[in-house]
Amino acid sequence: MASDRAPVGRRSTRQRLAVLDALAEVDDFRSAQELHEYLRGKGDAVGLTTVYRTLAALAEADEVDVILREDGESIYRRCSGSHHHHLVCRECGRTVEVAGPTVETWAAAVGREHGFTDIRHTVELIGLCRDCSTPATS
Amino acid sequence: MASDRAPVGRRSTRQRLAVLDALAEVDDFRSAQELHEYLRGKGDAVGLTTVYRTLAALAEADEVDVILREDGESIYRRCSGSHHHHLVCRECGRTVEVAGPTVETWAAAVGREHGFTDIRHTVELIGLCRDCSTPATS
DNA sequence: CCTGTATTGACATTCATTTTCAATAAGACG
DNA sequence: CGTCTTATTGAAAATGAATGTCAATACAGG
Repeated sequence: MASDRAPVGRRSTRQRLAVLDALAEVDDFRSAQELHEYLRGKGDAVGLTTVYRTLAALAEADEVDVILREDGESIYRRCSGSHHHHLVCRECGRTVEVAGPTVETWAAAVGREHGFTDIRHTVELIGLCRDCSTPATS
Repeated sequence: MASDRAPVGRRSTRQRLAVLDALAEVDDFRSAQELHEYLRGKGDAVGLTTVYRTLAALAEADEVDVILREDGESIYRRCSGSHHHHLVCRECGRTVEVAGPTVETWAAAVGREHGFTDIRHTVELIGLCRDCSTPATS
């Protein structure tokens, strides 16, 4: 069976589906701990270990994005497969996926300029979205 | 007294100087644990707690850069004051400071485009430096 | 030299993440 | 459908960075 097309690992288990579901429902960055909590709340309990493993597998398969919060905790989010970055509102957490060759090109150029190869990069944009940047709200 | 202007903390202690020294010597990103180890090796032992505290103070005072390694550990480095990013070799850790308006401009543009304001950004470039990218080494 | 106070550091604690390993269940095959 | 192989699960323990605690210590002004 060389034609694996299974979403995560090989077998389809209740736990894996539950994590996938959760990711689909909360269209937002969440930590493993938070997802675990969420699933428990839904009654769809999954072991914490399994949540970690599933998320790691999904990240490996590029089916979720992982970014590091400032406190060092990893947060995950379902995302489109192609390469992109995130523009996150620091108030409400709203996230916009941003794609564009600008940074990629720049990164490659800077790398070349310094004799570096195989450049990878992390870029995160944090700001205030339109709604959250409106002045005072009674 | 609201006119505090001391570099780090107030007092100048052997420990603080040792940490400063270490940062000057290893012109490279190091974790608190690594610096602690390094100082111990030099015979200039400083408590781990103190290393953390000193680094936190330095970071607060913008005298060192802090970035999150992929494993979530914070690494510190003495740096120039102005805004810049880092190009780090994933093999040897060699670091080059990169400055340039390209990303700044792009970030601002993307933000505006989506109605975001007050955009801040984090950018890190990781690759292989010239020395480390040489083919096979028996 | 003395004293007040910032500072230190050994140790305990917190908390995310990983490892361990025995029990379980998915799915192939007969 | 039953059986068997093996991936998978998960509770508990382990790991490791970072922070809190608090008594002992050293800096610096008087």
